[in-house]
Amino acid sequence: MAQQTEAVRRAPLSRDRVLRAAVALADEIGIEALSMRKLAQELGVVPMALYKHVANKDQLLDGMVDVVVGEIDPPAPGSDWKSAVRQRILSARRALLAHSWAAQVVQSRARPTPTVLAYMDSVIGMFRTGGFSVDLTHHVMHALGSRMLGFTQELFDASPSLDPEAQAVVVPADAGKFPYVTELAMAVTHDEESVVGQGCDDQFEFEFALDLLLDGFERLHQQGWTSTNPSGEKTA
Amino acid sequence: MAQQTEAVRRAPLSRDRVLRAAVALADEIGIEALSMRKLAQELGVVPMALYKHVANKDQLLDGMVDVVVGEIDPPAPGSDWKSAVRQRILSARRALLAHSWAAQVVQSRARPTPTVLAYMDSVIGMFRTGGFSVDLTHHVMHALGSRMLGFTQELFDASPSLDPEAQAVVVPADAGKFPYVTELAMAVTHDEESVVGQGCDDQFEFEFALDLLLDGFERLHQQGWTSTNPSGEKTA
DNA sequence: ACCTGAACACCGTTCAAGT
DNA sequence: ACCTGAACACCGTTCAAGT
Repeated sequence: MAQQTEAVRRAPLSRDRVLRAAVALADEIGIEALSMRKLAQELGVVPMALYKHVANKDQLLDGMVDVVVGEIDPPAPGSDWKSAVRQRILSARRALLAHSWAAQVVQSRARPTPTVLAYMDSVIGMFRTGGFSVDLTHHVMHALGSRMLGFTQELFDASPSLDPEAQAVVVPADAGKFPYVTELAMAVTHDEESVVGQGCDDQFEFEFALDLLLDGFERLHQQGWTSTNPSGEKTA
Repeated sequence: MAQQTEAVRRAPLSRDRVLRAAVALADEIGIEALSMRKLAQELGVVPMALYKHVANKDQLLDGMVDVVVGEIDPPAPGSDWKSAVRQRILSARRALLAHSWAAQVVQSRARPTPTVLAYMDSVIGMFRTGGFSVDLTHHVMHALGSRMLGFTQELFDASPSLDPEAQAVVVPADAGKFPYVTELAMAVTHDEESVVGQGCDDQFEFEFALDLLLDGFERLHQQGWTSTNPSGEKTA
């Protein structure tokens, strides 16, 4: 009887409720601290109860990615391919950035879920509708890589660095060993002229690279690039 | 006495020997299976013996990255910035690809080790020596991201797929749900004309994107791009 | 048939006891 | 002072026993 009351007090478990709780918990305690056991505790159930809704932890992580990808805005209709792709990718970026663990988890997945596949399909469709050949679209998708979902692996986190400890990474006692790194780090930190007040503006960096790529794609498209005839010269 | 004989039989432990054994073991059994305990067993020592040479597992992984980065060829002297950077990055790619776990581990590191910093310093130096401003070099480095070390996060592994199971990912029963993904996958698999015999040629894709970026960098450099004056127009 | 407590086979790392 | 066995505090998941 007591158990039944408990069960009624809490909404019954469902895959959706498990996934949303996992997302919220990861937002709160970080992805490396998220465990099946802690998630179960958070939901007030025994660990094994989760396994009726997700087959294992990998499937839980897949589901969490789906929740985040579901937060990406739908495509804006009636714009040219370039701004449509740009808008969609920046929306994906907003969704991914809202969950600090999301990029890392996306990268760890072996295979795309149907939800991720649907997103990719819509991006591919924008290029095809914009007149890109299947060939060029293929290579363009590879060149975008994870940038398609709004993030790229920076080699390390040189950025927000309100944390003074981060500065120490680039400027240790032996700064002289890395003159170019030091020069660059100094400029980024002190140059008031530049876009970067102090530290880097990640959003600026992202858009800089994205636009560089989109401009490159446009150029290749206009000159009739194909993988067997990269220069686009007429052969007939 | 017996223990001493054992100790003499095996070369004495050193940080270097620990790291090389870890690299070899990860090559063999995969990074997710690599544990301190297994590494110790492989070296014929008790797990705690490792902790005199590496502070913890994170530091072990840092050291393993250093071993791989140490396998990158030194820069070729006397070439223009573009081919120097291109050659160096493709060499980094060869080193990283020789260890299937390397890209993933590099991505997982919070901060660059001095070895990685030295590599980055040399790449930054190539742009600066080639006449790039500190400002442009900064953004260019961000645009390269992990590509600087020869890898990018593909959104998933659509490629080698000698494994027929991989095909099933893109062409499940409900292929019709993802028309553009399906079209692209079909073209990649069947088109004998294209560079891709069957599946993708990762090396081609990497160089495609790298050259697209390098061409873009060159264009921005030539037109005098700055972050406050992207068009490069003369203002004085 | 459903649910779940205990157990299994691992982890990385601490710590105190041994030499 | 050095080395190391045992222990701690976790994991994800299996499985058999309970209802």
